[in-house]
Amino acid sequence: MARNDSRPEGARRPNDRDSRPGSRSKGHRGYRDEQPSKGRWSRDDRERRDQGGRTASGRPNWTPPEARDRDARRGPAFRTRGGADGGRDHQRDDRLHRGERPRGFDRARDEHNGRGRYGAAPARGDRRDDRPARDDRDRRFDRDDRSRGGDRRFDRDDRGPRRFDRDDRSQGGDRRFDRDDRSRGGDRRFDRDDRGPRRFDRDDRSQGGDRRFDRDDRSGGGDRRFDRDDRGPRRFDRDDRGPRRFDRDDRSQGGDRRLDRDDRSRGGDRRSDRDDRGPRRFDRDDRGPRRDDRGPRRSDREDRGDRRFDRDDRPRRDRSDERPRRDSTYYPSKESNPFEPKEDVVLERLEAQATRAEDIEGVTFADLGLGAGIAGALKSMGAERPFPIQAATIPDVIAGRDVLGRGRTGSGKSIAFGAPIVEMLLRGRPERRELGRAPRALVLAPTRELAQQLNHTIMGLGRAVGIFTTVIVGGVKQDRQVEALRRGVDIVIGTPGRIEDLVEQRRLNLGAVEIAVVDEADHMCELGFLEPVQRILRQTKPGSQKLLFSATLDSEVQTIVKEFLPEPAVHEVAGEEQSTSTIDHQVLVTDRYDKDAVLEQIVRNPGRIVVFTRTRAYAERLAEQFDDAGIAAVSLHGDLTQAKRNRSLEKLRRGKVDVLVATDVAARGIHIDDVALVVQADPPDEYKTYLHRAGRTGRAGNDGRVVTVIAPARRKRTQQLLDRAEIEAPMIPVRPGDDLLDTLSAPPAPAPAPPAEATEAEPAPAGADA
DNA sequence: AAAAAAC
Repeated sequence: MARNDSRPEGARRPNDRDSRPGSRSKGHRGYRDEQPSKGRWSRDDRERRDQGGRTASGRPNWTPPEARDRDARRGPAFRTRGGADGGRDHQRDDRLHRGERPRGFDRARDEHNGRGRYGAAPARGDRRDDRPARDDRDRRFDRDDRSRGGDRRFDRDDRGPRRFDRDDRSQGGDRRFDRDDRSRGGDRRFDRDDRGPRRFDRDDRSQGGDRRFDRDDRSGGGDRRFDRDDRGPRRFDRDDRGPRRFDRDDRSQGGDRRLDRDDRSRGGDRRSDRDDRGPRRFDRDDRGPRRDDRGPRRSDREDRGDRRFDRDDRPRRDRSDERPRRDSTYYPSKESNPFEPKEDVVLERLEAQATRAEDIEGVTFADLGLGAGIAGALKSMGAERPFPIQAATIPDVIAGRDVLGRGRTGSGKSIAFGAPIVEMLLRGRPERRELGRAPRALVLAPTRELAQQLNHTIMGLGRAVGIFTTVIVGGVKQDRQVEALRRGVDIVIGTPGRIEDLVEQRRLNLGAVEIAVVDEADHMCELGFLEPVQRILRQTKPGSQKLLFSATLDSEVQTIVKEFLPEPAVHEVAGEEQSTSTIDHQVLVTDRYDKDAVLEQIVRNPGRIVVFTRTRAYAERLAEQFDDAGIAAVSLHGDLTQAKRNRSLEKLRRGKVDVLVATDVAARGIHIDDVALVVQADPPDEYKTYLHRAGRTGRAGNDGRVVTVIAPARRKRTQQLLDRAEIEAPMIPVRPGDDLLDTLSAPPAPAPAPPAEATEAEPAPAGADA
């Protein structure tokens, strides 16, 4: 439908809605009893708002929405009909934004349109004539049903009322009941705890004390340090890797995968051996046999073959029984039990070359191969010296290698790939920048906000040297994006949906992409994302360089690696384990009926606070509750318009509010300065999600705290989750009014250092934040 | 059952 956006503006002035034939009766679908936005925004305003309301200089170029909101908030216009609370909800400015869609709208639409029909979608303006009869009928139906005018554009304007329906939903008392109902579901979840398979599996996996035991073991290893020191100078020296093969052979004789992992965690020495070995291997198990299969190999490449992601032939770690693999299934499997949640499994960790902070002492960006222009831009962004992950990956990226990079949250991954791709484009830049040139680099991100943030970072680097970027995401009109592409950009940064859309429309050509980055790569390889990502990567230039980054990079990315990264370098940073984290974790156990009161007390703490919920509705409800209680709060989730999403984030970043209540849309990658406290109103299902949510605080070595509020029934499950994440957090019973809840945003001055354990160098868990 | 991702 975005195609229609290219129509003359006059045809769709939103205010024309008034004159459109539509029902005026209450209760009718087309009914609106108030027109809050009408006239409030000129078309220009609206467009600017779509851009986040900023000029190229990053300064707001229109009246900040919060100013308008403040006024509008009091106006009767913001009251909707019905609702047990008499419209009180709509004191919150975000309630009534035109264009917000009811939940399920997307899904219904997708089903109707059949996302799989993608390729068949009429690409260019001739849709009406060329459509097959059935589509024609569908469209007519749409029209009749929704906007007699036949102008699809009106359909969209029509969305407003539907959105109000949604508000109705959320405002009424019954709504509340609904929600309570839902939160009561916690019990149900708990029941699930007892599901046989999972339990077994978990017990099996962690064997209870085994891990712990290993850890103790580990802490005894002073030799580790010794080893590492020994290793230092070799850091950039890949040729050194050969000899280390011995260690590996040694290890592989053990053949015990499971132990391998624990092994790893046990021995610092082992670890360092591996560090030298080079980035390449994912799978040690089939190393032996594979080598034979492989036939003749360059000897210095001996370890290369190990770079396999195959886990299938591994008898032990193979989890394919436990978690069905649906690599090639487009739609979520319906035949497998839909109620069976994906199991939270600790996947194989990828072998990586670890870089230590000591290794890079004195190293500058220039040393890593970046030109003066980029180094200067980095400096002006506050990055004087490379962080370890940057020092680790930048040389390999510039060397043209495929790279997998794992660096914990807030460790500087964006620059770790952003800076070298700008450098690469600069080096291979043709004499002239042609109008409409196809982009030569692509960055994929899982959320629009993250894509925008990455664009901001990379644009800052590129601008210094004449490399241009653009962000390609959904939720906003495509005009501007298309225009940018038409003018020609060097780097495209975006989310899969819109990118595919524009490719389909032939407005984006990925054929010239020489470097493609997948940020949050493990997440991007999950069910709904994998296939689009694959399709997109397949369109890049054959043999193009691929970079995968994530704080929790694990073998979930194996499918992508197999197809696109034949000989990747794998990098991580040594010493990035939970015990060296600057984040303090607590679990607060409270009666489920006290939860909201406890949460409200928590968010009264000073400083920026990000609250995570499992559902959009709960995020919305909590934000509303906080706001009603006099704590300025905004929400961020997929039920909001993109404009609203941007605004919420911007409000937090600019300090207009201190509390953001978000779904996991904000869990990964989003950077907000100085988040004092992360609150998990619902515990996450996956340990990786825990790590990413937690990573919104404690960035770049700052202190941070995470509190997870759970009902007593969730204790066990939560403990298991923490175990997988290798996080130690006390479980503290709390009730509303407890003093403890008032002092959460100030972590104890001396970093919470449990004497013995905190000093143990705990290797990162598989795929964990290290 | 949820979240994200195109119009």
